[in-house]
Amino acid sequence: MMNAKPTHTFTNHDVAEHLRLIATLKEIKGEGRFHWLAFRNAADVIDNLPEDVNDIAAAGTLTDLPGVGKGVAEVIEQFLATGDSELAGKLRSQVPVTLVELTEVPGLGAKKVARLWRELGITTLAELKAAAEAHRIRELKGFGAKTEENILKGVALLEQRRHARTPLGVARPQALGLIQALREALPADAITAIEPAGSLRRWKETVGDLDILAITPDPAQVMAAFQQLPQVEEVLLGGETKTRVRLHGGLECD
DNA sequence: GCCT
DNA sequence: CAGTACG
DNA sequence: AGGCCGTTACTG
Repeated sequence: MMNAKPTHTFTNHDVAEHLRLIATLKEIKGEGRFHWLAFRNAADVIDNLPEDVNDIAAAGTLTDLPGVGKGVAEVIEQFLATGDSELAGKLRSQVPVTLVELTEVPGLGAKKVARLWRELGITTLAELKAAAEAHRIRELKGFGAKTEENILKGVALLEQRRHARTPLGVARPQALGLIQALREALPADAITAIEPAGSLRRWKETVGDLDILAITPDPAQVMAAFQQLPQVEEVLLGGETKTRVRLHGGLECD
């Protein structure tokens, strides 16, 4: 029996996030509501699904799900197989992905983000902040001093969320979970030793990020496995001997 | 886009 | 009042 | 083919 378990294992949440990415990109691009609404609806469905979407896909019964038709099903299948989709790729070539995080600023939706991009060339959080500070935002029709102020507040909020320290009580379990997940994802002899490091190891009351130290004969293998853990939201830096990622929830981990 |  | 964000 | 959440709240 061929028991090869897939090297990428994507969770329902991963799929949902990909669908949301597509929806947001489409929305920013300016496509009609229904075009992107469908993807956002499908994302919610997948996110709340009790069953594993991998199983459903394997059974070829994706389109039985409410809100999932031919188009969405195709995207899901591609994503589960490759971690990406043609549609998302095409969208990324037309709209800067960095615009998505601008959408997370309270008070900014796709419409406004699209205008900031097209009319002021703003694509990143840093550019947004700079433009607001320079009072360039209020020049746009429909934007005012108030909006500008709110944007500054919002950006500060996001930056703080990113730099916020995390209580040991939540950080440590996460780190232990990562370690266990890593062990389970690799053969027993792949990791000689692995343990929390940094402030985590020193039992500080709060930690700025997670540090995990591993001794291994094959660093590349461990780095690869680490990046593919379901807890990982985004790989910030993927080196041969060190990897930095951002976990779901914003916590970063080396 | 999905659904009726 | 119209447009936009949000629950 | 045709519809596709709807109210509340804020900004300009």
